[in-house]
Amino acid sequence: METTADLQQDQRPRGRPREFDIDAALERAIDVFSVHGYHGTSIGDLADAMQLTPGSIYKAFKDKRGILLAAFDRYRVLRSTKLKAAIAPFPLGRDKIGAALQFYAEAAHGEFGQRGCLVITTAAELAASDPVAAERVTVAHATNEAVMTDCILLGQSDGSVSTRIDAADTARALLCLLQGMRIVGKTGRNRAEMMAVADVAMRLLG
Amino acid sequence: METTADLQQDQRPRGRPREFDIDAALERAIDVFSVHGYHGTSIGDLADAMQLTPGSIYKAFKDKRGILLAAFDRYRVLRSTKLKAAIAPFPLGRDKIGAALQFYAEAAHGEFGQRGCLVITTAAELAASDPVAAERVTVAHATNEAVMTDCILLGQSDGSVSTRIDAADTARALLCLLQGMRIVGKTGRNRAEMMAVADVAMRLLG
DNA sequence: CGATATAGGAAATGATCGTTTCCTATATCA
DNA sequence: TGATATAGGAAACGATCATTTCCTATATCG
Repeated sequence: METTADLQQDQRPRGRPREFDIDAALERAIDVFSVHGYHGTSIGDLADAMQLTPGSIYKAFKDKRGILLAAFDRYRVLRSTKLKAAIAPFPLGRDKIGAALQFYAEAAHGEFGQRGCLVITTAAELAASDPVAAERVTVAHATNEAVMTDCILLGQSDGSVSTRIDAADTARALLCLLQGMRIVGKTGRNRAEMMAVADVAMRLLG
Repeated sequence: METTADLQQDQRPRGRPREFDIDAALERAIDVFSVHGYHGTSIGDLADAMQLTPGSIYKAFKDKRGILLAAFDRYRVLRSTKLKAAIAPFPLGRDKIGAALQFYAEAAHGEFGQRGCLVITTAAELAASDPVAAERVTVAHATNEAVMTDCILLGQSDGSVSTRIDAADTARALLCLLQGMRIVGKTGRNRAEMMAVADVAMRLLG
């Protein structure tokens, strides 16, 4: 007779199983990379934060760059999921954009704002010299821009956004504004100031 | 009788005079720091770019951080001067803001855009861990924000900008958008796309 | 001129870096 | 059970880092 444990073992890989949760470890890596940047973070720093030895890290990742890229991908999944959840409750395109702006305003102040955004850190430190990292940043920006474009087009079809504005150009401007909020939010802005920016930005919708 | 050379020697410091132009050297340092970031740039990299030996660098600057801070200050002088020159020819507040947006659009694409902005690099890499660097970034942002505020207030008094908008909030939103353009411009946008962003951003003026 | 002060630069220094080695532990497969 | 495969982790590795030392060169001051 098969037990539940037997069934779960079906797809188990060959050797000794990994003892730590790789996503949890990556989320610790995100914190360190966000605060100190890529070159400013040592393997020792990562080992401390991920609660692993350097040896174990090198079993799970090819090299330091591999950790950054994996942390980047994990960061993107987490943030995209939360952004989508933030705009989902609103049926109107205009309200979805308002929710996205407020979502970024919440991330761009205080302690979380000071920690910063891993996409921006990667863009600033690596995009000019690492084509793979640059491509990751490009895709991240394109994805966010597409979310904005979809909201604008939805708004134009549901009547909440002016049809006189260009969806692509406006989405690109919103992307710039959102990224800029994260940069400015690195150095001491308060919630009200960032919420006011989100409010003002709604004028981009025409 | 005194010669011109004698008169120029009046304020000469005591020892052997420095053989290189410190501002020219800092402008080379700006290039390297902008591309590779602070931690990604070694003293050797700086020595190569500045055409100096590490020993000479340490005669002129306290440490690597001192070079970054001096390069940052030089960068700010250069960019502020050019920004002011770009908006000066236009008498109307609205047109000054348009010129500032186009000035950033020019800096946020192609080769120069990929090199990036030293203020953003400093904010991303150092602001969370170095209070002095963070203060420099804060001042840089506050200065740019003040330029925008002045243009908006001028526009409201000369009739080119709506008096229904809040000058402080709108200036902060413009600052975010300008900074965001530099971030997005790190990864392959073209001139037309960034100019379209500048154009769309004018809608923030009401 | 001689004393003093600073710059130029080659070489050395100690620390820290990313990465590998090597051995043990724990799993699957036949 | 024994062969195989992968994880955990301490220790070691060579490379590179930021910085200093030390000596020479070039200036001013008295």
